[in-house]
Amino acid sequence: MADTDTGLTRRDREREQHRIDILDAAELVFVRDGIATKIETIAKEAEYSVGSLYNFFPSKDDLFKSVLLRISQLRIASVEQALPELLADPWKGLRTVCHFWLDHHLRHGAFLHVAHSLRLGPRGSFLAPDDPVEKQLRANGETYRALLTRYFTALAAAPEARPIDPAILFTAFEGYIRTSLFAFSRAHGGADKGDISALEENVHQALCILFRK
Amino acid sequence: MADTDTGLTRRDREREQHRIDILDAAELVFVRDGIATKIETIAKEAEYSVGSLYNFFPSKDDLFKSVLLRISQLRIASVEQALPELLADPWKGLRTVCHFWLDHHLRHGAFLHVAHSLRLGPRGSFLAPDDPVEKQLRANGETYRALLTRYFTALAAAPEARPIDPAILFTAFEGYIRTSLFAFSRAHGGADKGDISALEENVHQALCILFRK
DNA sequence: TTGAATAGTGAACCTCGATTCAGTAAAATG
DNA sequence: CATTTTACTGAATCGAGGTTCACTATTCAA
Repeated sequence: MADTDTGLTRRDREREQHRIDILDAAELVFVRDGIATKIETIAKEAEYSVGSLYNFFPSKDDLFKSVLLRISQLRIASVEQALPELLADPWKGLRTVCHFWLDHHLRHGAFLHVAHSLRLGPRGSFLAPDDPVEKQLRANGETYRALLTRYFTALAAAPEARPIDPAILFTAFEGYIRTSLFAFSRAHGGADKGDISALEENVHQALCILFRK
Repeated sequence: MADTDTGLTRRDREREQHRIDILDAAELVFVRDGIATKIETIAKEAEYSVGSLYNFFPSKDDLFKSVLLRISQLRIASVEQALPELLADPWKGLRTVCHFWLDHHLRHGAFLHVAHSLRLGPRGSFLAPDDPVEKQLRANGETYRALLTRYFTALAAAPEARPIDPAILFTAFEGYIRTSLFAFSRAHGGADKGDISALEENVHQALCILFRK
């Protein structure tokens, strides 16, 4: 019957795991093959049948949105977890923030890019402003922004840093790192490892130059 | 027969105009409805029949690429034209550069966004690395970068500015303006006019703070 | 003016891929 | 073990939209 710890049966837990497997496979395939990929491809990657996917997600669109939502939640979780350390020594934290950002985008960046343009693109067709998922994404975006604003407020007050409006710091940070990553990923195919840590180093260096007194 | 001035017959010139009309319509519709729009919609917007479009462009993909190419050429042309003035007074030119960038993206931004994700997205399917259009786009990108690098080199040497590596200035500029525009376009629907000039003002202000001694 | 040649038209065709659903297997229940 | 309930499967269905092409209209050359 019911598991007294969680209120979930074994089946429920298995089902939850299946759901996660499918989300993993979907993200991987969406990144690899783009949004136009077939449901069949995702099913194959997840080692399920096409029909099974439809037991978990009512449509391809819905699956896509679920992937998107999960990513935005992961991002918040990782920032939340690191925040105390960042606030303790903001200037030193700049490197950590760079690292987190790049790491997150290494994992999910290509997917976010696809999603990003979809949200702007076809007016109304996908993720209309009143879509619950869109609302949740916005809310998550706000939360993320609020967390990072706390960090950048602390940074602006750090003795090593120029006392610049935190909003400007935030925008400059996000813009710089995004643009660097983009240039990087165009140059290399989808390199990992050392190249990335070199990129991290470069970005950190540049931000130090821009933000230091 | 042949027009002695241009070597083109009247027909040729009409045909060229039709081509432009179609490109205009296509860009408008791609921006409004996204890449997934029907050829029929573009044809209707251009006030041609579907079949006619196929007399000018062999496929929808090709039409899309042609729009992309035209935009990248327009961008280069406008920067080339403004460069002497920018070099004459780099610090003052910062505002001009902001203006040009925002203006260009107001006109073509939504389209570029769609295109952007396509170039990253479906590996190999659309705009493979050896596609001639992709090559041309890269070449244009290089040209654009070279032109702006000349400007930012001059800026770094301006008496008002901090003497920062021009590459960093460039990345910071592009990143900042891009991120601002993105936040802006999410907040407003697709506003024009005064809002944009306020945005321009903000961006210019922020860049002055970051770049000034 | 008349017979090519070229340009324009849009309904019909054809492919592709999301979704469905009838059938099968596995698990829970008694 | 028999029965019911739930999960899984993948071939068949169905709609959407890119592309074609037989036909009409227009322009050109003689």
